[in-house]
Amino acid sequence: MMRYSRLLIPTLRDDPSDAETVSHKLMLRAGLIRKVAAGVYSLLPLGLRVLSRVEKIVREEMDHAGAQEILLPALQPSGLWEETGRWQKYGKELMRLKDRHQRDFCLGPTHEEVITDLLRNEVRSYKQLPLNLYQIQTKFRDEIRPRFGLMRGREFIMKDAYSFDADLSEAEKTYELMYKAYQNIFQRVGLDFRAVEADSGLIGGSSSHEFMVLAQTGEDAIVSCQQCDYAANMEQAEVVATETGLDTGETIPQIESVSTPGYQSVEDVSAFFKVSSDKLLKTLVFIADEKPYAVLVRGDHEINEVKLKKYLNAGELALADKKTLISVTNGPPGFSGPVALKGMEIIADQSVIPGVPYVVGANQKDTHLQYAVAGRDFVVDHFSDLRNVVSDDVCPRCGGLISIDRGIEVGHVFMLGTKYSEAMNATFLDQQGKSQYFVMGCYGIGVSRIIAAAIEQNNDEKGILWPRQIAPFDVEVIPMQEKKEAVMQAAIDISKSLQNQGYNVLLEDRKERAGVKFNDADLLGIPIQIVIGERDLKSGFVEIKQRKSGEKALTPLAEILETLSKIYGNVV
RNA sequence: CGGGGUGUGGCGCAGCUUGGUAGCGCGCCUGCUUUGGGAGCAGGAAGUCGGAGGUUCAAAUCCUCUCACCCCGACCA
Repeated sequence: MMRYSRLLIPTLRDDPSDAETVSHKLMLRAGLIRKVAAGVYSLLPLGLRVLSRVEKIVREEMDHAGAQEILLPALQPSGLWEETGRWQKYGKELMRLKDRHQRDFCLGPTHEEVITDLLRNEVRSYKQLPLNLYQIQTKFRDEIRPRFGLMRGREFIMKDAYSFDADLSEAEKTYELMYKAYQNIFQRVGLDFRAVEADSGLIGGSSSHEFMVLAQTGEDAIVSCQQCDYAANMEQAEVVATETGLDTGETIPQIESVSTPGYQSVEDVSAFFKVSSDKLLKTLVFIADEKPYAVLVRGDHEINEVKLKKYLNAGELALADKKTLISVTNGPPGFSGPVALKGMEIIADQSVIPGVPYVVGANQKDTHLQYAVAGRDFVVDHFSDLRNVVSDDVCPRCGGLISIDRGIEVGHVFMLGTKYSEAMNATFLDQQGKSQYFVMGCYGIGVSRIIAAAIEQNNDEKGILWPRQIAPFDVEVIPMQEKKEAVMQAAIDISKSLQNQGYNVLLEDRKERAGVKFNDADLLGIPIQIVIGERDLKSGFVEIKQRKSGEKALTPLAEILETLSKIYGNVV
């Protein structure tokens, strides 16, 4: 039993001015966290209690799945990172520092190097495999833009696991095991989530999944089918080609140059020509490994850079800057077009249909071309799926309709294969005595992010509505007149007996007025409030209130435990 | 990194245009009254006005530089 009066729970009446999202505001207001610097927070007692409960669930499920806990260092020498080339590749996001001897170190954003180094030194034989090691630890990433409190911090707590198997089929089994463990974890935490296919990298197939918590404020778009269980993230989601040339029999007029002074954006141009935006083509110039490419998409579509990068098999890909664009197209930005465009390949998204007339830029200031037809007026070297899915697209699995939601990534399971074991020469001897690379997988959970995601999904005007499995306390006992001995004594007795039954109890013993206690209790969001007032106590009753539903029940003292165990099951 | 914005007692904000030496609400402390949904009255503590420099008799206010934080974008295990 914890006494409220002794705990540091600095609640705030007003919304802090620098918080934007609900979860961020409520975490500050309910006294869970305080900011130290951008993307860096202190966890206060209530915040830490929630974190611990999330961690406990994670540990139980990881252990159950056969993983074992370790703790790797946050401080890592540059040497290991140089072996995998990531000392260079990781860029500015890596928090780097030097020790007193001017040796390079970093604060770990992830731990593939350290764990692979450990295993390469300690594991020699297939008999020692499989191994799945995990830790719950602070990670450091110098995010370009930290935001939304614990949602995207520069320092945060992550559970990361690394599996080592003797071959691919064993590794796939481990992957499946982790996938299931993750489902259990997020279910137990009480989150509404979906597992989606993610960018699968080297191995292909179903070797990477993200676990997304559905929330309006999510930073990622997730694509799912309204009919079947297909779900993928935006980068990954395939577009099925359905567009066909409209064969109306009408003859298409000759291409024509039109003066469009100042009309640059898709909206402006489509308004000018009085056509819908799907009759426009955007021409974007990308530089892929220093080579320019012109990429065409319809005005109502967006380029998917991940797809483009894959298609071009490019190491580096970026939109051409203004200068480059001008020198390559001989025209000003905003008026690029494919007609008579020389010196680069022209690639189009598959929804661009040959034989259909489009409005395109003329590579000339304030000029567009009307009735430009692929195959007649300009050449397209290749067609491919290069755009983002939109909400009326068709499911690649079942043909149903696609819908798009927003989500918060709370977990990611990933088949690594031998990428790191090869780079770091981490091998074991198989049954034939032959040297083999470990087949690895890695599995992350944003433990501190889960707290933010849970609040994002569970709140109302008055405050937080904790899922009961991760609530900082199970029950808050609120004596209305703490000065009256009978009331206070009853509150203490009830708290103790609940505590003895295994409930975590917060006793609201502050010398505050009823209204203050009620409002703070609603803010904190502990699932059950037991209100003890002089009036009802005299006749032997207390009030049990469920925070989420607001349901209140007058309960005889003797039946508190029973009532509690009865309702606790459906409080969530 | 580009664009926009904000820094004034613990929190939320006004004051800045038109310089005259800091104010409001909440919170905090003391006392009395009150006491089942953010009490009332009285008294009180608390601010180098983000920092540095400059202009001026005088700077929260004007000028220059700088730092921090927030939002949008680009970027991204």
